[in-house]
Amino acid sequence: MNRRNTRQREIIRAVLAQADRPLSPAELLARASGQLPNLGIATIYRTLRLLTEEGWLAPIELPGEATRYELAGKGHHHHFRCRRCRRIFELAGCVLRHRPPTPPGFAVESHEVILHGLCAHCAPSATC
Amino acid sequence: MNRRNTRQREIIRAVLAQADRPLSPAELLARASGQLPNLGIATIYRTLRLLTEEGWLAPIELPGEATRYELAGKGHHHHFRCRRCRRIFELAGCVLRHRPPTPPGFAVESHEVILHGLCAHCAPSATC
DNA sequence: GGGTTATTGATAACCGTCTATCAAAAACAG
DNA sequence: CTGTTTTTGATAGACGGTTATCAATAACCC
Repeated sequence: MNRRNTRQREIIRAVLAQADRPLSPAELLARASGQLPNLGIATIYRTLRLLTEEGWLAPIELPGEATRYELAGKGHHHHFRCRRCRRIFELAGCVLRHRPPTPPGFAVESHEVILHGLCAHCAPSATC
Repeated sequence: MNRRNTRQREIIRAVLAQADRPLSPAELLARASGQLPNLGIATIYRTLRLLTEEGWLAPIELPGEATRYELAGKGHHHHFRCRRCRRIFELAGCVLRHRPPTPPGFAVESHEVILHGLCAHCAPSATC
């Protein structure tokens, strides 16, 4: 069960490494297809799972949407979702004021913050 | 197209009004079935949609889980999800420090905070 | 180069959530 | 009470994301 370095995996890793924002499997396929036309969506999912298990990728789970993936080890931060183009953007840092108050007996292990709104492309001021 | 007051709707409203935490359609069905044994899941979904459109209910969308519903008009607050029993709990107030910094051009309209961990029932200290 | 074996691509199948369908039941108005 | 119209329950189906299947392909090692 030795791991092999295939062209597919190299390209997928490269696309993710250069991505400007967390990508969904479909977005990743679209970008990688440019360099390897008949790359299959199954390979995308398989490779994403592999890279996540290796600890190289971090999944971002979202309500009602495909999981996005970004490079792991970026430090604690949160995300912005555009309600128009549905793209996810990375934000700098954490905005939590303090350890949030929970009822007695509750053990908080992590938290997740998602901002909603319009991104720079989709905001009314921008040229759409 | 006059709206009718049915036993089903009365019971569903009553269960939601008395709920200790946001409920999924399945949880709601389980509770309401006690008072009306062959209530159907379709009626649950239909009534949830109705009550949400009326503004009486607020949906809570979650990654990879069924939407939960709670009474609307409770004021700004957030939620806790237990990673063991998957139940959702309501938290008091908001823990955001300040308007979060976003890249120029981004328009934030709302935000969402979800804490993860173990609830009082599932935490190791509690009698499970 | 050649054999072995991991990997791929295409696609069917899966899964959980939710919606459509439709005959039967029930609420309402008069 | 009775006719009309909404609502219900059961279930099939839609839907989007993801995984399984399997023959064909391609890494890797000697």
